[in-house]
Amino acid sequence: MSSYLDELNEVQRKAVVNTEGPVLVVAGPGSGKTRVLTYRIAHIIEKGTPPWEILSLTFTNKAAREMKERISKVVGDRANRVYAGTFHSIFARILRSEAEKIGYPSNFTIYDSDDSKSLITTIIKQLNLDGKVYNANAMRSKISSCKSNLITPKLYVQTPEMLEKDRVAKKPHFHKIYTEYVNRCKRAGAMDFDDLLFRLFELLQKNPDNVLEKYRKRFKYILVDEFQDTNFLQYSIIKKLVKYPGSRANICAVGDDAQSIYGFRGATIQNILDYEKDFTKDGIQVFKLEQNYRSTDHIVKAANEVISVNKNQIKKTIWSDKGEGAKIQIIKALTDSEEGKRVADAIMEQKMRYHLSNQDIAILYRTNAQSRVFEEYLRRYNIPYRIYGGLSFYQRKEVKDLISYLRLVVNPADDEALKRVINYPKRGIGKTSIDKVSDTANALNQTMWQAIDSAPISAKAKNTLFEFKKMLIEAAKKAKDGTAYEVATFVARQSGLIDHLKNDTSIEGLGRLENVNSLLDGINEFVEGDLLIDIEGENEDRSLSSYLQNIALVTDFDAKEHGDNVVTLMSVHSAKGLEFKSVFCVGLEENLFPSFMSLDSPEQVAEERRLFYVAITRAEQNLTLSFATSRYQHGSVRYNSPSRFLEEIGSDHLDGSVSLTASSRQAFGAHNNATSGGYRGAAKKQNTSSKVIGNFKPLRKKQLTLKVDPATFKPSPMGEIQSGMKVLHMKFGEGQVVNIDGSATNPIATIRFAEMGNEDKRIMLKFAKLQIMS
DNA sequence: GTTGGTATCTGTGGA
DNA sequence: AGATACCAAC
Repeated sequence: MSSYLDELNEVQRKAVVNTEGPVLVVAGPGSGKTRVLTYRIAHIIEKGTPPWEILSLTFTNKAAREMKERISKVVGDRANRVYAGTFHSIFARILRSEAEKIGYPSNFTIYDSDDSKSLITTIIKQLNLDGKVYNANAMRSKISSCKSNLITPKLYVQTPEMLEKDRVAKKPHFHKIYTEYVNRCKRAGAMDFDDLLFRLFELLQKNPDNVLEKYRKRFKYILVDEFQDTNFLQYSIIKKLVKYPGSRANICAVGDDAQSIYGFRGATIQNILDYEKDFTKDGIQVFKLEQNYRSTDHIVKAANEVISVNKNQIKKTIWSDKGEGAKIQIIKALTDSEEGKRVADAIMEQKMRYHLSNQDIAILYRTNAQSRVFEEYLRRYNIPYRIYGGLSFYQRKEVKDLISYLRLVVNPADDEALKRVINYPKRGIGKTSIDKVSDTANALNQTMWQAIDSAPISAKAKNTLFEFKKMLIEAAKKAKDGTAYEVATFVARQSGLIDHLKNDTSIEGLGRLENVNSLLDGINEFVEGDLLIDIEGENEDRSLSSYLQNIALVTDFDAKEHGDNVVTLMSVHSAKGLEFKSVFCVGLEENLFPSFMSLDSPEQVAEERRLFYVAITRAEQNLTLSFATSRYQHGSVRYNSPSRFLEEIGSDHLDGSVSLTASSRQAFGAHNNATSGGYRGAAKKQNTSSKVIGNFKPLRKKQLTLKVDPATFKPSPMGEIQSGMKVLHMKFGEGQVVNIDGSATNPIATIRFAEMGNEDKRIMLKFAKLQIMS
């Protein structure tokens, strides 16, 4: 057999060579999952299946691209003909050729979440509902969840239980919003991200022209990566394609229930459980990849301890033979800013001590907003870095503005695009006129573009809007014969967008102009056809419409240039699937990680825990966890206690020497006196040495001096602490253990400290350093 | 009717 | 901090 099979361990090899019939691969972190997937595809090709009969679904373009690269190393160029891509991009492509069968134009618009939210806000207003009761974001995620569970507006209205639930929740009009939202999307020829899945399901369900048969025949082998992140709708589509009488059910799902982190998007690990059941009769084979080739032992064991707190898991034992490795470091800081500094310090130190390059290091956080402080100190230390996530290129205002013009050229029914540019650059069309156009559109069930003609607006406004339409119609004509690039430059100039940006000579203004020019360059590249976002390898369609559908599904992250030696800063979510020699997981505080949004539901906390599990399993050799006792959130100082997740790691995996705070407190005292003015203002003049770090007076009350000299203090192992013993604590001094309870992995001692006025304190033994005296 | 300023509210993650 | 809401002035 071919040599690539020799690169696999026994289970991996089984998962690769058993290509027929349904397979579930449960793959722990660092267990060679991508290798199995790619070799499996290569193996299927080697055995004689044409690559285009293989459908491989992933969640990110990056994963798809990486997979193709790795397949091509085994089977060469044939790899490019594999139908591999993200759920959204592949489904969008299918829909593009089949849209008319379900009453959509093939050049349908893809609404991003901003478009969806803006449309929902509009609907809430027009239905005269209270925006506080009917929060647009909450409504959006509720709609998303309905679609992900195949609940149409019609079905919703016909289900008394759901309506009753809404009545109880004091949101009885939700169904109206949902119904209207779906109608308006349809009217605008637009699909939101969920529609790309939902409408495909609808297509397969309604099965016009036997389209279902066509795709069942076409995809002889289906592989799904990150199966734990699929939702009910995605699984329903997969089943439609795979499960039918006479099917060979050649499906391979790869996933890890412990790494399911997209519940907020409707993902459910129930799919894995259902999958096992649904394909039992087809002879499903389950393979568990349990050896972790990525991380050293302390990291793997700590991760196992953390995830074991969650119930209901697929049983597996992740292990590593990479050696014990370094213990996990903990950094405690008093403020978010100090956290930034100390992480940067630690990066400097690690680079020296372990000879790490910048690219070996990542800082992972729960929310993108946390990146700022790290950025600040890395810059100060001259450590090059790159931030991923946050605002992507295509989400920048000036870029979206031009894209909106282009969307209108392709699809004049696109109301969200129209609203965005109807008065930008300013052409004297105010709120009143826009409202009138919008009202007219609703009254006549037309698009706003159509309603401009009959709306009761002033002659002046009407003239302006006719000019506006005329310009876009001309652009649309150009689109018929010319290239996308020609249309885009025409629109950029004729709309006045370029002139408007040129008038702004500020630094930011220049940047905006530059961004618009890069967008134009990007369109040109798309037309010329070399650099292609294209995953499926058969994209010959270089129309403007095709371009717009492509970029709607692309993120900056996908555009990452390789090989730059920089420190990576990203959210934990986007770090999934990646690995770094040294990982800093920061902001480990209650309300932040776990997120405050998760705290009222144990299920959501469990998801946060899985997210933490993902974070720590990114590390190969060094893992550092940090938290701050106070931080600026939403404009004011917040005090958060350390994350519960820290307590879930056994102290034997933690490096004790850094977990105490004496040095940081003292170092910090110097800044303490300079509390005046706001943090934000101070942050701007970041080069001044006397940086003002907010107001944290309440902390001072708790400030304690050390009772013990750190040099002579020798903490005893956690297991030796027994009830009744006299112990010494660094800050609280001498005390007597009254009682020990809690769990085996997290014992909690009640200790009475004489020097603290005989106060009983509950001490987590895995964290506290206690020296036994007698 | 439109524009520009200030006050108020809101808040994760991402295809 | 950012977006949106509201109000005063052209």
